[in-house]
Amino acid sequence: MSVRVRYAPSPTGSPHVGNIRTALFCHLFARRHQGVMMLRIEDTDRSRYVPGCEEEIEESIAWIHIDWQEGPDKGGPHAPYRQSERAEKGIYAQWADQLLAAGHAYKAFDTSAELEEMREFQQINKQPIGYFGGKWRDASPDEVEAAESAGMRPVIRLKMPRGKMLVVQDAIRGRVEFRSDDVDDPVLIKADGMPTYHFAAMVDDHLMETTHIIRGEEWISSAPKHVWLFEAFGWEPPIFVHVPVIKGKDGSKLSKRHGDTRCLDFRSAGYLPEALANFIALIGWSPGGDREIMTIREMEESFSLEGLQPSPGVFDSDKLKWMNGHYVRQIDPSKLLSVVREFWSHPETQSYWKDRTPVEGEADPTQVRTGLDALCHAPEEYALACLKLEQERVTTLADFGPACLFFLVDEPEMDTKAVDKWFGQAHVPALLEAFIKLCQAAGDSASPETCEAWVREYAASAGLEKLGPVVHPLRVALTGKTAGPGLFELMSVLGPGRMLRRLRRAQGLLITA
RNA sequence: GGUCCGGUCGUCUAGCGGUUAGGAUGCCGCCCUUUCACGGCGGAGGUCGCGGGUUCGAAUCCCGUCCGGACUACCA
Repeated sequence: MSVRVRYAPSPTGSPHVGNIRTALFCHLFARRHQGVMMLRIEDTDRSRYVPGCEEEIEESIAWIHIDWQEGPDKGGPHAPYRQSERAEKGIYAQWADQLLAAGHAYKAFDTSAELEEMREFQQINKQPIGYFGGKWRDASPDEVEAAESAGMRPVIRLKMPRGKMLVVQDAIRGRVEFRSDDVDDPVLIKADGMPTYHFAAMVDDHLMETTHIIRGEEWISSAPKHVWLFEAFGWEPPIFVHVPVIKGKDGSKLSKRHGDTRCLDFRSAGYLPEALANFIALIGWSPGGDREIMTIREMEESFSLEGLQPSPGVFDSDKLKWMNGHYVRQIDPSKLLSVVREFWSHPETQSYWKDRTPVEGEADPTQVRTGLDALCHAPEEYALACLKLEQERVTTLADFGPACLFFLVDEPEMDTKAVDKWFGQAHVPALLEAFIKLCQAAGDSASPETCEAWVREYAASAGLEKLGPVVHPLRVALTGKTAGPGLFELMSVLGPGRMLRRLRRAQGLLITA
């Protein structure tokens, strides 16, 4: 039997990296076994529906190169793939009726106040909390009829068996057992006629011939309800794969408090989908051995359920940064400009960096904006030259802004410490003067080799043994900073004209004793 | 309170009865070098949560214990 898996998110908010990782695992598993991945929208809760969310889900998973063969946007043999539409077709009601007829489900007319009271009582008396033996479980047909004719809207609950062992076959943890007496009767159909997750997901998984339910670990405790549903229907249950949760640095479940968690925010922040996918897959999964850097194709080839970890993992953003830097360096230099332009021209990227408050140790939003704006408006050749020189020095696409900024503004911000260190030294005025002359004498351009020759010859003529006393002040004069690309390359990219203006400006900053 | 899951360097992990417990990241140092970064090399960092067993031998198997987490809605 060929593998069929589904990614079944509910459109109640932006998908975060945890959700996306589950989708990734589905994708990898499906691909590994030449199976099918379905996208199913679990929109049975009307009150929590967030418009636009479904599109964001699709955009998010498509962004990291996950594809699916069946879904609301693609159709498929089991359409529709939106549960609200399936509910309209009466799919769930039909199966609920069957359960009702078979005595596996019953109508319950409790009011929410009554249920609340019940839980309160259980809480106080330290009893297990849940709907275990509510009065409707074994109500007589007469009682039900009376309630119905009184106009009360019932829910349909699943009648869990008593005195039975319910076993969940989990691909990661093996056999997980639950005593059925510990499991309460879940609502299958709500009073508004919509199915709950418990019911809709399982009915659909059967109807859609799902072979493996890959979902978050938080579902493991309701798995016995799902298993029983299959048994009550007489259906063959799929294999469950409960993937561990992702935690933040403090050990609690990953949330906004830990910084960006929304999938598409990583795109806006300048992360590459290849890096995010690679990184995220490694939380909770390993191909075995020492392999870490893998393309999505390579992961597809080596993915297996056995490599899945049962324990939760912490989202280490430092390691993500390292990995992203690796993938940035991997970009074919000829494509660098188009990658950066596509990144920066995205409306979401723009709004992400707009009015963003600076964070210590991270790229300064103002510099990101001005740098990237300038980069995208600069002549292509010049912009590309700047990017190439910074490629191995950045960790995110956004970093190109601050990194390239000095190339693009007429008067780069000067590092005062660097100015203090170098511009008071006795040999510097003559040095600046000499390079001004060289630039004046040069034509429109100067190759890195030419620039190197200038520097070496000047050092020699000034009787300097090392290049440092020439290189460092020049770098500060030209870039305002002490760190950056190789001086000769950077000089060449700036060109004689720009160098000339900067050297003259530097003359005005000389510290005269 | 109940049920279930989990526990190897700070972090992600390899490991499946015999290893000096390996790799990666982060940190430190050295090399490269005109700076930073990249890259290369090296170092610190783990009594494999703890306690008992089983075994000639346990991170690996069993039991207990502690700690952490998830669930406990007419939400998913």
